Amino acid sequence: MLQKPRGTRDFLPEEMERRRLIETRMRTAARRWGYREVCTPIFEHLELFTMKSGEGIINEMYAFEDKGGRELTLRPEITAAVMRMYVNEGKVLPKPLRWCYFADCFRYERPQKGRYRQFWQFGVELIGADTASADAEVILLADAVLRTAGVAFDLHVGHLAPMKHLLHGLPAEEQREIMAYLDKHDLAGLEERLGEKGLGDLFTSLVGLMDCRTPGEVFAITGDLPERERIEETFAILDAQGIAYTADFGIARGLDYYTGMVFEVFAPNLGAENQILGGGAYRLAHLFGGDDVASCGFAIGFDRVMVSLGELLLEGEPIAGVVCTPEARARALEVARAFREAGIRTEVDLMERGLGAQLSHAAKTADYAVVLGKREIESGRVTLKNLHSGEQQEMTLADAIAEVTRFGTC
RNA sequence: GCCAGGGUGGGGUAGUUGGUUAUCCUAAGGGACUGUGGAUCCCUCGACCCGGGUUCGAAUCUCGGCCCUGGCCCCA
Repeated sequence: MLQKPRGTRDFLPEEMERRRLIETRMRTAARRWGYREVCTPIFEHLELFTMKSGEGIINEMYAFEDKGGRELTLRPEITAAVMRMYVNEGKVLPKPLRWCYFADCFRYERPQKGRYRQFWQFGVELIGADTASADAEVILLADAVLRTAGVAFDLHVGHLAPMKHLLHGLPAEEQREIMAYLDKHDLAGLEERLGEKGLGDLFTSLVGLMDCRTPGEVFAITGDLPERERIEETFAILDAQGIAYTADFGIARGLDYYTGMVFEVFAPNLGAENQILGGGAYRLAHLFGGDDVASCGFAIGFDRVMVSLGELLLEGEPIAGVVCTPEARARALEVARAFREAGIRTEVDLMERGLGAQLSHAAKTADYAVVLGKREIESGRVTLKNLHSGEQQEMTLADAIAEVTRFGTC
């Protein structure tokens, strides 16, 4: 038997409906904030991603050469593609741009819980607004999107400026090394490493920074910084809106294009891969030949959200199964058409089974049965049977449609 | 790339001196029954992840691979 490729999944209709439900909630939330959906190619030039993240990531991409000898790759993320798109065709649009996307990405990595080789991201990019309000909007939107999805989460918000200030003056290589320790929360390793270098004071400052829970505490350690006003304003907006978050100035991003505000979200009920969202302010467009526009965005690991949500109760619209005797088949199709035009999910028998067997099947797959036979043809009416209660009644077609649509349409 | 545990009908289980696999539930298809059958009864279909080795004989022993689950690494 053929297996599906490693790290990929099949989704049966029930699972698909769950995913679509959550996806739609996320899209709707973003749309209400003015974020409009964009779509980029599923494969891009390899260079797009190596320019953004370095050559090292080629090993983790589905990279290939096409028949024309082009170096391509399945997209491992969306932000770079959106920024390329911005440079190609978004530069002249009125700022700020509010874009969102829901798309599958591909990474050649070892699968584990919440990590697949084909996975879906929902994200937004706010392009061209370089203010505390912009930083705050993206965080508030992330909070709204996750809340509408119904997932339990912890939001951590930080800013890179205080840490960069403490590391200022060290060689870039050393800064990266220290940030790697912080990113892993390996304080013991960091203390040892900095102790060797005679930087014990720096270690004390960094640990103090990680413990800060308000901007005020941060600036007591770092002193005044140019970014102080922006940081304080961003946090003030979050506080005024009353969202639940933890200030976390220990969030470290080694990549150069992150410029300021950063935030991460964790789901407490996942395993080793428990980060469900990452976001922040960045500057990328200049890498792809555009202006040095300020941007801010986030990406949600959609599959991890679905894992975190666990079993979801789906409440779909009712389904009608039309069952009929042989002489009523034509009438059955007429009735089915009327039901469908009214927005009711309607299925007719294709197996040419007896009435009883049709009803038996309908009981497993539908909520209502519309029974049609000689009697109904003569009366011009239909028999509507509620397959949950077993109650049934002969009525006009219009009344039957009205009865079923009370419980929803599609 | 590394470590650990796994892989037996669609789903769940059992299966060692190596000897035709088995069982339960359920699903599916067919039949009886032909206006309630959402029932009952009968029948059918259906699996040892793949490949090499040892052996008269491998689900079982052995080697390799694939895949799954969790962890490490990485995480744009």
